[in-house]
Amino acid sequence: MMLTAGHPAPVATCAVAVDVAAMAIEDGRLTLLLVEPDDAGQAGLWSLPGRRVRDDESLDTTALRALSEAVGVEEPAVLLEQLRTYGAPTRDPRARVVSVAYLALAAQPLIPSAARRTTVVDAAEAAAWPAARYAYDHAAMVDDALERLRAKLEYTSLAAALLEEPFTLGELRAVYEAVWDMALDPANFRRKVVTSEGLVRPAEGIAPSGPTGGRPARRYRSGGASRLHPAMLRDR
Amino acid sequence: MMLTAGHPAPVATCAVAVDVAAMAIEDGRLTLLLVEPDDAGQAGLWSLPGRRVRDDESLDTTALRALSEAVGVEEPAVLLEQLRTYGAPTRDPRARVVSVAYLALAAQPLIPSAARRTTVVDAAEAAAWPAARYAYDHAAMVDDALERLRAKLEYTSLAAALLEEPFTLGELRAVYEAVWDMALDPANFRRKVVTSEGLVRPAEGIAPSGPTGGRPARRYRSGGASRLHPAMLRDR
DNA sequence: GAGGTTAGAGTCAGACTGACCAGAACAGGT
DNA sequence: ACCTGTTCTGGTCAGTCTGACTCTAACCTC
Repeated sequence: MMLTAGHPAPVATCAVAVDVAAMAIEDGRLTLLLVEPDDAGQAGLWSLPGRRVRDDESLDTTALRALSEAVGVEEPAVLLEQLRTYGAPTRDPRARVVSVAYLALAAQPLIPSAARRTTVVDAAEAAAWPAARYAYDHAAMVDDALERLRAKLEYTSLAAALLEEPFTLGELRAVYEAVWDMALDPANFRRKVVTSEGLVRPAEGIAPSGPTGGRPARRYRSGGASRLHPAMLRDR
Repeated sequence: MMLTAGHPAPVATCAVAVDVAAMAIEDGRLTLLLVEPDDAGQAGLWSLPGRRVRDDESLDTTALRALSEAVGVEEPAVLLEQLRTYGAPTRDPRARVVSVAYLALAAQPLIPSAARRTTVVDAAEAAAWPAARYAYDHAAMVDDALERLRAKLEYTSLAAALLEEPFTLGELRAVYEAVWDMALDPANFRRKVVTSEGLVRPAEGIAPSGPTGGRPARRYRSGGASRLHPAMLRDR
């Protein structure tokens, strides 16, 4: 497969793969989906679900396929975002593989497929694991995914992708608290979200109180805005 | 080159390339480097300098090579940042090519190599060109590069990568004004930059006045901080 | 009904921002 | 030497935004 005639230097034709860091909220915690690698040489390690790109497939399609194979038949509502591409020559000991990492945010908890050895773990804990527990360079991917998600909550409406509509502001705040691993003032959070132009719009009905009681909350849906201006900065 | 045995579906082995959107400041304008595509089928169009990834080469190395071949021998101080990977199946009519786009920021003006047909254009104008003037999907890459740069100036110290050290705050402000294409208040910009922890630190000496006169400015160098907190938000 | 919990509204001081003013220190021309 | 125009640098001031806090409403369980 020679693309341009007369290339003087040897040019690699290497495999292209997509790996997906799929995250969701479950019991107030941010969770991450991990699978056993296909490669027998990486036995005992964990990796992100990944697949090689097919001939007629876009990268997004590959990401969706890798994800749906790992979480089974029911395809949840997910938001895909490309993270970064990893291409160190020796990142896969078998051959040269360039891998495009994706972040996938699911509105429902992730249910592992029974077919493969799959697990759902706490995302912050997984990001703190030593890199040696991961196959290939997937430790860096997990780190990047969590960092990207944490950063994007500051200035985008991405948090709503981790909830089913309609949602309450308490649920939305719980997303922020799970991702940032910090408590937020309910009143200040509400003020920020409600006054931010087009971020959320009121929906019909009232949500029932949770198991711990409390006043019932109004329901909201995502507004059209994708950016949060000014940003909701977490202090560092 | 079969990586995993027993894969049921046909898996592509496609070419991987790197394309670089190289930008610099010249005469108070943000400029972009464009080249004539290698592919004769794209004659008359413009593209970003790009190269296919070699066997033993990291993506960053490929980006640096693509850039240095386009700007000639002298390798300027550049900052490379990966933008996004483009992998639509038909983005290259000849064959399946997955391309990793990079943003490169040079501290000196870009000097085109004499070897290839190369040009340096205003970055904002280039981003406004119709997509048909570009080869492949490079119009989207240019758009992404400019948008990423504009966004990153808000919350990082990236602007300093477009200047040689030491620099004056007037020069730094000129970078912001060129990238954002808007005037900034000199006094407020100074206050923001100087009070932002670790962003810049005073350097020795005083810069001479410019051709239009004016009080000489102090020199500064980049501080250690890479993030600007709180962000310097441009109003939209 | 008492006590606990969450939602939602409001207050207030401090931080930050944009607009603006004024002096300092240069260049160029008369 | 002097005036004009420019840029740098420091300052003020009002408006906005934020964090901490209080208070009431409306639910839960016991």
